[in-house]
Amino acid sequence: MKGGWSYEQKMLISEQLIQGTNFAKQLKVQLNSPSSAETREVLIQGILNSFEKSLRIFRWNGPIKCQPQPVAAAALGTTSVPASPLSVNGNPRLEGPQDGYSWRKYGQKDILGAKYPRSYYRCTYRNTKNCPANKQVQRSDHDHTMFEITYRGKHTCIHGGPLTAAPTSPKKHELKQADHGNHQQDALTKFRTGLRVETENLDGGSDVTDMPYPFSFPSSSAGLLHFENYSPSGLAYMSSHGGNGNLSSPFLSPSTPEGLINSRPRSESDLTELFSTTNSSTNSPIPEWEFSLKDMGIDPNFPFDIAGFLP
DNA sequence: AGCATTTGACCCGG
DNA sequence: CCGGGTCAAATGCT
Repeated sequence: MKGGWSYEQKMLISEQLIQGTNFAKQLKVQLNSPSSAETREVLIQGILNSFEKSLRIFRWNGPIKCQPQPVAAAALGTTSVPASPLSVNGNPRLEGPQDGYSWRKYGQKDILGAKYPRSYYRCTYRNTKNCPANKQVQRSDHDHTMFEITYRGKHTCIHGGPLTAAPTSPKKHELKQADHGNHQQDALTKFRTGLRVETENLDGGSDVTDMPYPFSFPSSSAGLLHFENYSPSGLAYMSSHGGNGNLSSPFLSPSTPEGLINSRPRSESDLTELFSTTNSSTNSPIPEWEFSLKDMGIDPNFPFDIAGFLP
């Protein structure tokens, strides 16, 4: 991960952001005049577009170095991998979103009735640290720009790195039984970019607070997540992360609301997450633009409260 | 050389 | 037997 941003990229992004602010300013003015709702609409669209473009640049060309920060860093600990071979500009490897962990693919299968194959991943540190975390990634049939991800098992490779983690994960089979908790509400509302979360974790054999996902979903990405074996509180954790600012999501997925709506008939024991393809590479965390902004050297006084993003 | 991905074989539950 | 999940040899990448 080199320096990261080229001069042009910085220019592009700042240009977009500036444009976005201008639109916002105009909108502000417009709001005081009873005039055109249409104009306002246009302005809003302009703002959204600017942000989206910026984010796109962030994501595809960014330094994607990981965890520059806070929570994410703490939670991720060692796992973080520098990640991402993001070598591809504009041509991301559609592997699904990054969650900050390092995964190793161990299989792929065509699933009956599914349009796309399902990929199986396990924590890279499975052997070295006995980390039982697993995840399955499958592209959505309906919207191939989205990914459905199911997490199973909890990472023990991170915090403290108890090499031999606790007896954490009970056999994964147990995971299959869901005991309908309904924390949904919780989880749901908190997800910033309108991620749709369905949860019903089971057993929770886990101790909470471990949801290490920084979950910062960028604008256009929406997703469906499944968690098996994660406790609800975990979710709370993430929400708090993104939650407080509320402005945490100036970019409420303007373009792809599907993810939010999408509730699946799926099994009942997990949380599902659907992402758009905008992300790339297989293992690199998502803090996405949280740090990108910094790297960019963009004016931190930007109109929107960046602080919200950088805890 | 060392680690990651690919991919067909294998295992197991329904 | 079928389908989903995992294994492991082959292959690729660095």
